[in-house]
Amino acid sequence: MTIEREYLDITFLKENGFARKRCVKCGKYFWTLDDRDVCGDPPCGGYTFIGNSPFKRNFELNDMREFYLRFFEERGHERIERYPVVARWRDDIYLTIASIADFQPFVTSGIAPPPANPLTISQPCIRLDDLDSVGRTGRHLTLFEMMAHHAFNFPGKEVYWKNETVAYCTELLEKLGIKREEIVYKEEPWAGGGNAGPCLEAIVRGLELATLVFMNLKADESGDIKIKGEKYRKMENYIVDTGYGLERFVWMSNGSATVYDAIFGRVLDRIFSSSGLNYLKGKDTREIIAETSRLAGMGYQTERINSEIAKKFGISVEDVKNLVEPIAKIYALADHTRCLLFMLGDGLVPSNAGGGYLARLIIRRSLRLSEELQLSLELYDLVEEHAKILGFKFDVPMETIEEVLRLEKDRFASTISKGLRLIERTIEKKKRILKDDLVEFYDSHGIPAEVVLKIAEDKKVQVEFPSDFYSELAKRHSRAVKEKKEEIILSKVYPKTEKLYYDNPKLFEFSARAIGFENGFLILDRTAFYPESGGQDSDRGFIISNGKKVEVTYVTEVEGVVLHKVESPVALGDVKGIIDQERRLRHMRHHSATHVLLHTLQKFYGKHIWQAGARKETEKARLDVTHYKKITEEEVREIERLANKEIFANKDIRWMWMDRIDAEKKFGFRLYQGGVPPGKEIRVVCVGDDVQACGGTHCSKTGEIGLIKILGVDSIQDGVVRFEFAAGEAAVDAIARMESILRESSKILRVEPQMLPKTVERFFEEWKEQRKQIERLEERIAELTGEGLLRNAEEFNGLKVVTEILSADMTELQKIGDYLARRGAVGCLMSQGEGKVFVVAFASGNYDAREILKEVGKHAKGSGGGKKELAQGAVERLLTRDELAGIIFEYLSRNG
RNA sequence: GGGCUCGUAGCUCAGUGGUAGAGCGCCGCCUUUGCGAGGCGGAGGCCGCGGGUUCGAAUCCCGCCGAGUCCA
Repeated sequence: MTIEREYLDITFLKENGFARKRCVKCGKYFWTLDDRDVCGDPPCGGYTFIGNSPFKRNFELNDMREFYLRFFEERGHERIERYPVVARWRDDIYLTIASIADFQPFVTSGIAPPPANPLTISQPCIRLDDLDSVGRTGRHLTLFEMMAHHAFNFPGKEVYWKNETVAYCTELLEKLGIKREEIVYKEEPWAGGGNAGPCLEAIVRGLELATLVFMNLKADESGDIKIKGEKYRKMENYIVDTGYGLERFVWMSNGSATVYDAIFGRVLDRIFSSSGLNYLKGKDTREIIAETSRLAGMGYQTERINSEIAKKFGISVEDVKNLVEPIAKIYALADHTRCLLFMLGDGLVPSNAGGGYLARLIIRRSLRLSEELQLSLELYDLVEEHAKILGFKFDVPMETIEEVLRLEKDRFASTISKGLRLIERTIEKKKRILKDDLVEFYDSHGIPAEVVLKIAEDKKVQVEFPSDFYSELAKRHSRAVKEKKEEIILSKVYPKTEKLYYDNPKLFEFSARAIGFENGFLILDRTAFYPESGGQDSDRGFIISNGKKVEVTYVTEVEGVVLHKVESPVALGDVKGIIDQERRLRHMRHHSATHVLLHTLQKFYGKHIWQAGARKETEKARLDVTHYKKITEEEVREIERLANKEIFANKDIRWMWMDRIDAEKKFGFRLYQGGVPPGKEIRVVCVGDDVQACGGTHCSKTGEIGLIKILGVDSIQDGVVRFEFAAGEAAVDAIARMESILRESSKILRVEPQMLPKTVERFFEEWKEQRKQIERLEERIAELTGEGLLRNAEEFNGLKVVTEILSADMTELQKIGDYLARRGAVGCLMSQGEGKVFVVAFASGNYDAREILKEVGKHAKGSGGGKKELAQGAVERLLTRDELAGIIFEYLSRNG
């Protein structure tokens, strides 16, 4: 089957006189009312709307968005609030990249119903794929709003499909003033994220304004439809997935030179004036920029654009660059700061790994741009300006955003200054810079190659800049093969296990029927055993079958079926289960305590705090959260106090099953701190004022937690802080353990615990002092011993020769040897050590201590080495003084 | 999540297996009417932690901890 047929049954187009044509340039099909023979989609045509808008009137972002949403509301669509740009509900992407991403995977796959059907939304999306193009092309943005209407169709329950979608689009565009003859619907199959389908792009005056995707395919290796090399097959459900670019609509309505001029007005003004580039706002420059947009729209590369402009305006390519490049930077900065407003506002914390890295990436690019533009404003000033223009509400307060940006600026400054020192040292040492240095500067130290090149140029140092610099980088990032988690595969199909612990977490004994036994795992029809999940360790206990007691050591879950790892086989039939009550209670306290602590942190620090991981064990629990700076001792104490206050308040803990959409509407995405559970219904757990989607077992009152003791706080990566804590009995145990450590230590030092810090410090200082004293004394002993040895030394060719067997350790021997060598003596010292014999040889003049040592080693079985004046080593056999003297004199006379 | 780099004196860093160093800063003395500056001397180190190899490890190997950086 071919996807082309999919376009032929759109009766709306035929009935309204649209003709299907094949573009004479690109060969693709498109629908039009006009007599055109090219699709008009660049490069088959250029922008003709710049300075020539087809719209009835100008729009700004806010009124365009409102116009769109109202249009679809009036046509039976429910308006939905935007989702965050940080895609917390998904584990495959960090950022929301399209409006449909809001509804993946559960709505699109049919597991959960859509929040409304049909619906309309204006979803801010972030895409960093074309980062380098932002500012240069006149149209690329890192953040844009995808206005959309979606209809989710299920077998036998169709809302609407292709015809209505195209009709809506046509009507909307007409209402804005665009004539039907100007609209081109181009056929362009769409694929992404495991789904695909036919798609029409709505193109007006060369600009793609909307994409109408009819998602009805899913990836399948045995599928019969091929799109872009991948195989797909039809899905049962089919989804209208549209995307209308808000910024592009505003741009077209204004007919301005770039999309940036249309949407960033005041922000651009501020950047222009505070970077002293106001002179670039003139009318001539505007025309050049407009031409840049048109040429970039054709898909031309920067160099070609510059040379074409130089030709057209009769100026040099250099002049074009001097005009266009600073303006491109201004545009990019305006774009990036708006992106940052959403990233930080929606709670992304900058980091060196994970999603937070994307925020840092944009922050650093912005800082570099401001520096290049010599901007007198802070990034935050621009972010704030964007916030004023948009009037959006964000979770994270502006003061936090300001602080995050300030901290990131400081951090970047220190990275740069460290980098500069490193480059200077390398130049000093090597007098040139090699390919490997360049790669390492960037990859390991974050210094871009351009920076290195500039410094090298200033210092007139040779640099090896390979053409394959970036592939060299890529080579260093060859990926390690990921270890696959071992999955338990069941041979039979079992019904989902009824989970008794959901309703009653304090059910410790239950009866059930054993319905399967595989690989040492027992399967029951119902169970009160909690399988390892949500960071909570699994239960343990016993199964009693036919009067026989079998231990359960581990419990896990595979697709709704709970598996009990048992020590010996259990016969099918009626069984009784007994749960290790103490263990379960500890897990419950730790689990409820985790919710309390998280809520406390969010209240204390703000909404940028998100759970980044958690684990509840028997002895302790840990909670990882996103946060942008170090947590102080005082803060830890205050947080501990506040968390315990929640416990003392003895608040209710409740759980209920809720419709997913209702829960999201009521509580928002903060529900999904621990990840997104599948299904239409989700279990919502309220611990005091905290609300989360959670499948864990909990206490019934916060008072049952008893006590929270924070055991330690450390950063597991930049932007993520780990709290280790214990609750209830485990907390008492932990405190007792610490106390006994203190008691033991104070017993050893014979002081009261409160005196420990002072005493330990004193001891440490004294220890250091005495060590130095010993060193000085050893020095003195070495001198005295050396003097004595010199007095008794034999003479050989005017040289003092010392050979002696001493009783001393290695350091002492070395010190004596060193003294003797400095006094111009030659010889060797030996001393019996533990299990081996130390030897130190020393020499002066033409003699070599290493050779003396070698001679001794030959006779006494050993080895060693050192410098010409002093060598040391060990041998197996202690020689007598005469033997040693013999060896030395033999050596001296041979080499004298 | 993965790759890479780095942990040595208060700070910035040398030190590729043989007695731990430099510059800046600090302290004292000298020089100077004073300041700036200079001269001489000094204090200051679990060389991140733990194992291993070796006669011998700051140095080589393994693990951990910490900092930084790039990519997804």
